[in-house]
Amino acid sequence: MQDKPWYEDVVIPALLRHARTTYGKAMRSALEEAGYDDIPANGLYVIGGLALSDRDVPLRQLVHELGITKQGAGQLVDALVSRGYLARTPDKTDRRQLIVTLTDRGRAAAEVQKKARERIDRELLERIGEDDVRSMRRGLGTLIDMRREEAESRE
Amino acid sequence: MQDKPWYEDVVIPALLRHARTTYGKAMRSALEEAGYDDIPANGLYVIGGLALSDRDVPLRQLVHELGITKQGAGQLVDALVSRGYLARTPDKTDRRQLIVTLTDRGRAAAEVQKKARERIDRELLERIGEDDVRSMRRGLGTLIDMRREEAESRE
DNA sequence: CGTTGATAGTCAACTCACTTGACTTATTTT
DNA sequence: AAAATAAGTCAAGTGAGTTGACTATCAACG
Repeated sequence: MQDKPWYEDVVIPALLRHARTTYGKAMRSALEEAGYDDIPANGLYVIGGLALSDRDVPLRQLVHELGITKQGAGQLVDALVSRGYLARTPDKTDRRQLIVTLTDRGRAAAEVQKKARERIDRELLERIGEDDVRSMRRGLGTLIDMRREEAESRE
Repeated sequence: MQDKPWYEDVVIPALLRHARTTYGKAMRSALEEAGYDDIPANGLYVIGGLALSDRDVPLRQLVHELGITKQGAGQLVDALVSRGYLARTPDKTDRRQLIVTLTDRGRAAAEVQKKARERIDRELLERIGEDDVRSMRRGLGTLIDMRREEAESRE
């Protein structure tokens, strides 16, 4: 009677928490080794997201994506600007908006971060295979959809 | 040509982050409705974990599970004790240790939290089916295993 | 046994990352 | 043109962790 894997008995939110930490730790230590050791926690999402989307975004979008207040997002951007990862440039067409852009340093850091992330992705793929990765994505995506719907139904 | 689901293009750590928020929001709002509105963030893990394991644990174990310092864990327990969710009792056999126990209030809150969690689990199961849930667990468990191994190899 | 070292936890001060509240400037609506 | 809305800032406060220094208890070994 083979015993079932340990994670069958662990509650899903705890699994999510610790799984995320695997990525976090890997990205952070890769960045530190490359000399980018002053990126605040959510900065990873800002830099990574900016590099990925390849378009420069206004602050309000970060607010939405991170689920924090605009003041919080502003301070986060402040920190990343003063450390040389981001730049702010005013939007021509709507002068209220400030567009957030990656600097060269920001792009370099994003690249290091991306490599680290992809290394984890690759190892996961090797271990559990394409189908299970797809299933995992599906599960996670579904959970996220559920919250969107709950939020809508509460309006 | 059917378009692929949105989450195929989203980076896994971001999926993990937002998926966890679904559970977090659901548990927190259920607890608030039931009058337990003063539980600090990580308190959910302490109370839930304590209720689940059904054994009373020393502080050092919380330290390990939460991945925080013992001082941090101490403060968290302080907060939960002063709000009536936990009690500390000295261990007879090792008088250095303080055992952390759920109070009645703590157990009641854990029950509410558990119901909320299981509601999400159930809806997820309905939507994606047993196999995909299993695959998701496997993926998450594997990610967590990977970090354990990396940590060991760095010693 | 008694000293030496490790383990469990505490106290105090600090930091970081956010929050709330009040405001300014620009844009849209009527 | 006035009112309402939206993007962002400034300032002060808070929550949740950190580091550093300490006490109390236990284990191990000559």
